Amino acid sequence: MVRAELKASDMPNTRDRILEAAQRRFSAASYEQVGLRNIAEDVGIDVAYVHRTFGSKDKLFTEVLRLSFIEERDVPVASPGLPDRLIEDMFRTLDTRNAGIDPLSIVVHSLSSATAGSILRQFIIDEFTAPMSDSIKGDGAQRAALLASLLLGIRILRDVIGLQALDKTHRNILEPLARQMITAGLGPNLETENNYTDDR
Amino acid sequence: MVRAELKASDMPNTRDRILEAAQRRFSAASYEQVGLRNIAEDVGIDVAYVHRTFGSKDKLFTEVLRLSFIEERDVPVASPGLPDRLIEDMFRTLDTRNAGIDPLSIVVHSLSSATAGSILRQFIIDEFTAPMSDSIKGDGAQRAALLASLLLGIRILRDVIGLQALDKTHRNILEPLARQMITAGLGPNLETENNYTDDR
DNA sequence: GATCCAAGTCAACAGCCGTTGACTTTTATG
DNA sequence: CATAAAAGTCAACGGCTGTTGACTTGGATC
Repeated sequence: MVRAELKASDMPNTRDRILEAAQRRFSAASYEQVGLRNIAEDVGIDVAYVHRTFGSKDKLFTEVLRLSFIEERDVPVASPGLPDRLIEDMFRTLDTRNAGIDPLSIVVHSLSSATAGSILRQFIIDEFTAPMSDSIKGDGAQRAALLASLLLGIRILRDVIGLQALDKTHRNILEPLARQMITAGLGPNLETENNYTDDR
Repeated sequence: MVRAELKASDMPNTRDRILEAAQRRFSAASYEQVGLRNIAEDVGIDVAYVHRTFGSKDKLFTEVLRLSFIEERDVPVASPGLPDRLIEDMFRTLDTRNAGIDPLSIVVHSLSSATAGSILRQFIIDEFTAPMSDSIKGDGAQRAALLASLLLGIRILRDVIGLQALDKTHRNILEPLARQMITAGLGPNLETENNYTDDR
């Protein structure tokens, strides 16, 4: 037998199970709050093996973040449909199974971590800001950054702080309001293809 | 002598010096990252005294947060001048001496902390969301929450993540864009007194 | 069956943390 | 001066953390 068929069908790779447990943990708490022992207990193995499989906690975190972004590969690009897509993303993670397990949840929970901070900065730039700002001419970097600010702030106040005014029961009120703000931030050059930049 | 005049002019209360050092530390790093020993070293005293003066790390953090908010008592209320005031606040803390030492810096650095989280939620509601939402009729809570999201997100991406697109060199580009988004979020009922709500 | 490598375990290390009891020093008061 | 309270120090506790060396297990290969 080339591969252990039974073992593989029973449950995935131990390495993958560690990654999945880590993803769940890092989506719910900060880098400092999540201990390697927590993850080990979730998988049902020893701490030492969690550590040695990835070399260090940093490496594990980076790998979790990388994989999470790949799973939801969904880079935002300026287009007429962008506001609706961003708004849909706002609530999407609450509906699916695996609720609250997504790259942005990891980001918002470990923002203030020193170790995770530098890792996160690169991911935010690569996966969100850069692609969007490239697709907007002129002050695209600033428009993209402000949009990212709004979406990040919403997620933090809702998922980390738990601000009730932002929960899904107010979805019908929030969506048009958020759409207005996003549209205002993107500017007029999205409505039609060839538009002039009026300000400045 | 009713009070120790010389000592008081030499330097403030040790308790106040602890508070000031703690304020500086908590403005620059997260609740978990700041150790009582760091604060003690800044003041030049023993760890034990820092702890005993406030009873616990929680109490110290809460007191620092409370005082910081009192110092900058500046509750936002919906009014025609609100957008400009919020935007001015966006960059104000970068200019003054004591740069980066303000309540919002403390908030953004300790957002993901478990212990600080519950304390922070109450402060955000009391000091920002509630007063603003009360002054907007109808869906005020949602508008205020979205505005808070934008401002919080900006501060996080700029001060914690260090996103270059948001630094003060782009101030002249950012201000009009942010003003557009804020105005869109506040809605038309700020421009003049009696206005109709055109969409929805 | 012997061998070998990977998978996984066990116990311990050093370092940091908030916290506490016992102590000394300073300051104010009678 | 005596006294007592306040200000501050010292060393240590227990608990948690990531990390590491030495060990055992299990399955595949020759």
